[in-house]
Amino acid sequence: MEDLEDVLRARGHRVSAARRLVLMALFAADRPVTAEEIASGLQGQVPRSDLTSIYRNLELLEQQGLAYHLHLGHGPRHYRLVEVDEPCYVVCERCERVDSVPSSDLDAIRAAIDDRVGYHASFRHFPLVGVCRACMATSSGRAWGIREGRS
Amino acid sequence: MEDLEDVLRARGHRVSAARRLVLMALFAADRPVTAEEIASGLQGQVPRSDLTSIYRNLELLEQQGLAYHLHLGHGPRHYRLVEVDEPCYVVCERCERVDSVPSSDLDAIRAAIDDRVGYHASFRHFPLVGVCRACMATSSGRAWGIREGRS
DNA sequence: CTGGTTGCAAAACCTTTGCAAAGTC
DNA sequence: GACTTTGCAAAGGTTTTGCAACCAG
Repeated sequence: MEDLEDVLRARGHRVSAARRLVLMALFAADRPVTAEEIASGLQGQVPRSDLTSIYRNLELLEQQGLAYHLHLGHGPRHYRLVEVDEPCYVVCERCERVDSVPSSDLDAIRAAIDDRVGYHASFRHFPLVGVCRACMATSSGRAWGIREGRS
Repeated sequence: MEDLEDVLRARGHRVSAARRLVLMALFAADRPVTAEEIASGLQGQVPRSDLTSIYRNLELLEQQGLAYHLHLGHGPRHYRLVEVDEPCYVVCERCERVDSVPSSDLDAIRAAIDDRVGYHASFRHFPLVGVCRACMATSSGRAWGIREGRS
């Protein structure tokens, strides 16, 4: 956290209270969080704050490669700090469950995609979507979910 | 096209001019299109029409399993008719290029995901995102793109 | 002090909803 | 004729922009 503040300062950005708060929130969260969740204080984990500033600071953190956002279905973006071993998120399109797997678990899959499709795939911006084991066993037919708000 | 109209009628829906127009547009398009593109007539391929009706009709077609939408990055949804051999879309995160591959090309990949992650993956709602061969060769470092409008 | 940042208000963008008028079966 | 569907207007939810006041370095 101090480290990230130093990175920002070293690159000519200032570390204001609002900016520090966004960093705190991202550190405190154990999962990707929305700007709105940060603004409302992550259930008391950090002070409430202004949504606009949060968006602006998240944008800065993304530009600086310190954070990124992804889309877990429709609804607002979810943000996370960038880390060395980034997990890959997996969403069940039936029950909406969100799992995460170590990115390295997907190396073989990325290699296969490289091979078959000619793209070096990343599952960072859009997660892997599918039907989880539980839903596979339970539900019968029917397809598409991805409810929740806007996209 | 007539077939789809019959399906709708058989299920108790009416086939109005506006509804037919959405079907025409989806047939005319050789790629996933946005509601806005349909509304503005797909460059003269179909008559211009009202955006609200288009959204309502696209929703109906999705409910009826005749069409679906997907997200090619940020910006508005893209809609397509459902077909037997649905292609899978692949987006380059560097140059924004959109390719499509036969869904069957991904069978091995889906099997690997089933195996490693325990999900039966689908690349329908969110396309596969990665770096294409051309960009792999050209650009050096740098990550994330997915520009264009809202999500 | 200087200029990056904030917070509020307002706009922008995509999608949905309300409702009277029009159209389908 | 009964009941869907339309088209317009307006609202909704998320993200961005304008701008004066504020604050970090």
